[in-house]
Amino acid sequence: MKHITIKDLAKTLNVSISTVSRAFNNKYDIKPETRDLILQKAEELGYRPNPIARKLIQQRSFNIGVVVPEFENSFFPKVLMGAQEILHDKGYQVLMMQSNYSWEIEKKNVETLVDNKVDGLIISLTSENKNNSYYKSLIDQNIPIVFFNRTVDDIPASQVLFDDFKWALFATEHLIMQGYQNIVHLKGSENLNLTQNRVSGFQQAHRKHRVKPGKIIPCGFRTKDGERVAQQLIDNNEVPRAIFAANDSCAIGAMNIFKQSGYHIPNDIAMVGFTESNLAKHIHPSLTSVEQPTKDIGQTAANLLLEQIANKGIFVPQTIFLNGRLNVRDSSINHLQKNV
Amino acid sequence: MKHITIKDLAKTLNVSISTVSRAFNNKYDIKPETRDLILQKAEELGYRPNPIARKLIQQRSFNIGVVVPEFENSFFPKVLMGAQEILHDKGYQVLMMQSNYSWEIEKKNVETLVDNKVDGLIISLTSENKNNSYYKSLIDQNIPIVFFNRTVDDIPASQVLFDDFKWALFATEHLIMQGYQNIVHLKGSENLNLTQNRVSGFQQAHRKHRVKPGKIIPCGFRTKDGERVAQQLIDNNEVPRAIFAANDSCAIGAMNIFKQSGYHIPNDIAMVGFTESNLAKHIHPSLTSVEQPTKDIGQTAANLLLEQIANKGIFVPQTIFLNGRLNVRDSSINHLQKNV
DNA sequence: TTGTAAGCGTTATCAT
DNA sequence: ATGATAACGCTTACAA
Repeated sequence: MKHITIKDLAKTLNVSISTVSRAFNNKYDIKPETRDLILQKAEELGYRPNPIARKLIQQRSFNIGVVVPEFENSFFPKVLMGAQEILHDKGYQVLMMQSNYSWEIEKKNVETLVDNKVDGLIISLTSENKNNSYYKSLIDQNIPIVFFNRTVDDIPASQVLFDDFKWALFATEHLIMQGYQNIVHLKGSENLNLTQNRVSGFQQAHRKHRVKPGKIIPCGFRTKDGERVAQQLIDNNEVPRAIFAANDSCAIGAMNIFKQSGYHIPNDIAMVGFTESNLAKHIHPSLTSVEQPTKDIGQTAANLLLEQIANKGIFVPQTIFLNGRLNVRDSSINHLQKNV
Repeated sequence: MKHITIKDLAKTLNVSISTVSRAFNNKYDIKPETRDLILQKAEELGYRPNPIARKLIQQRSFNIGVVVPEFENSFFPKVLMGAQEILHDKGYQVLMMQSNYSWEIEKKNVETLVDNKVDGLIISLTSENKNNSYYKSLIDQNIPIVFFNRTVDDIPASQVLFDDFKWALFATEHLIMQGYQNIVHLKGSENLNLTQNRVSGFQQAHRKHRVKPGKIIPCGFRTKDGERVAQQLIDNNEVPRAIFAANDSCAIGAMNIFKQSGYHIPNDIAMVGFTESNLAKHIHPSLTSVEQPTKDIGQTAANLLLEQIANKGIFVPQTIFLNGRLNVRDSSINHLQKNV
């Protein structure tokens, strides 16, 4: 006998399959003794209810699907740890997929998860704007979804966000207060709200302190993007005295090139990153960066999702902003103590 | 109508459900025109075959399950990228779960995946030895499994391995050749083959070169493990001239403490890590480390698994060892050029 | 408290 | 080339 089913177990015990079913779903009336007997025998024979059959009839799975762009930077893994903690507690399993920054893969992943009848989805998009309608249709189908960090506009879904505008403003302000002027911003990937928000924060900081900002240079989120742009700046003889980068990877890439070319950080160029990477505190010089509450993001998203699952049908989309922290380190300290 | 099914589609088109089914599984006889008609109407109505029902009857899913201890260090994510690349190519979706270094969670994860009828599993264990019998039973049930890096002994499963013994030997040898003696080894987590293999490589290097090894100190794989042990060494006044650590995190933790306490790396203490982390080349001083062929590991595991799935039944377990590289960096260069 | 039987959405066997 | 129909393993009215 390859796989023992509810029928086999029922036959062995001379009870009906409904009785066995009841034993495994203790919400129904069943005599405690028979239930214990059944569960015991089940254990003995190694019977486990087939969740596929269960899903087919119940249309739910106690699985939660998570889709993120990648796992390589520690940001997403840390968020997932937070989410998993909450979800495991409530008896959910977490199925994770990475979209590898491809919208096509992202869509396939989500479809797989939906087809598998996950009870809900936690998603951080690869890019925004072009996929609104797809996610809207999912929401119309009443599939609980929570987005975090990289989200879609104009969509009635719960979101866990980080105030990129505010923290970009703080980060930039920090440089301004150190006496830097003509600060250059290395801008993140296009089509992401968070990119625009960080740019806006950068600009607002300058308006607030009435200083003139330096260039805003399209860069990207990867180390090699930072390297490329730094090399450009050197080649064009436009090396600034201070840089606010869209994220740590990009900042570190730029730092590497500058250091190789004989520039001293922070004395020649001050640097500030974003989204506190593992490297920030270990690199030399250590990198000032904005730290996001990764674990909290995951936990909040999970709780929002659970709430939504519980209130199936009636549900008010919430947007929650979480707080961060600016970790000031060596890379942005103006030792000269004067305006530069 | 909430969900459109094969029945609805059949009714709309005035054909039988078997015909519709055939249209979606083109291995059966069906007139091309009717198939096109059906597929077109399906597209129009947004019909997609329910994979749950499909799984229930076919007992397969075109999903592959992957279980790893964590995603926080870049090692596992990189392996997964390799695996995913191959599997996507062949039309498989990849469901990933992290066991968080807990054997209980690992088991739950694997059960979830198996219950969901994944066609195969790729696994890196949290710890070994105590779970052989569980995995043996899975293999007895003819579920294709490939283990990588962290595996079980005495089990008829395919494995993709890294020769920890050999590379630990090379790494240690490198220190010995630099003139270091009394090299201390910070040992990884207990119960893992790879921990013992790295220890053995460390010892063999010393035997080979007829030098006396220093202490082998139980440490662990996390940064804080390295910090703790380094502090101990300082407190006990036992700071060695060279350290070979079980992995980079541990090495970096130790380095941090040593640096804080005024020791210079490598002049006072030379350090070598293992499993090339993202930080290795960026930290100061840059850390000598053994690099594993992460992507290749993932690809090889995926291919092994696909082969196994194809040859359902007849299957010879293979163990494949992949090659690595020693990245020599500043942390292990003996600038003094004499024995120490 | 327990049993009977319909049904979840497919595939696959057997007719036609 | 197509249609009927019995599975797949379970849950859940409804009946007993």
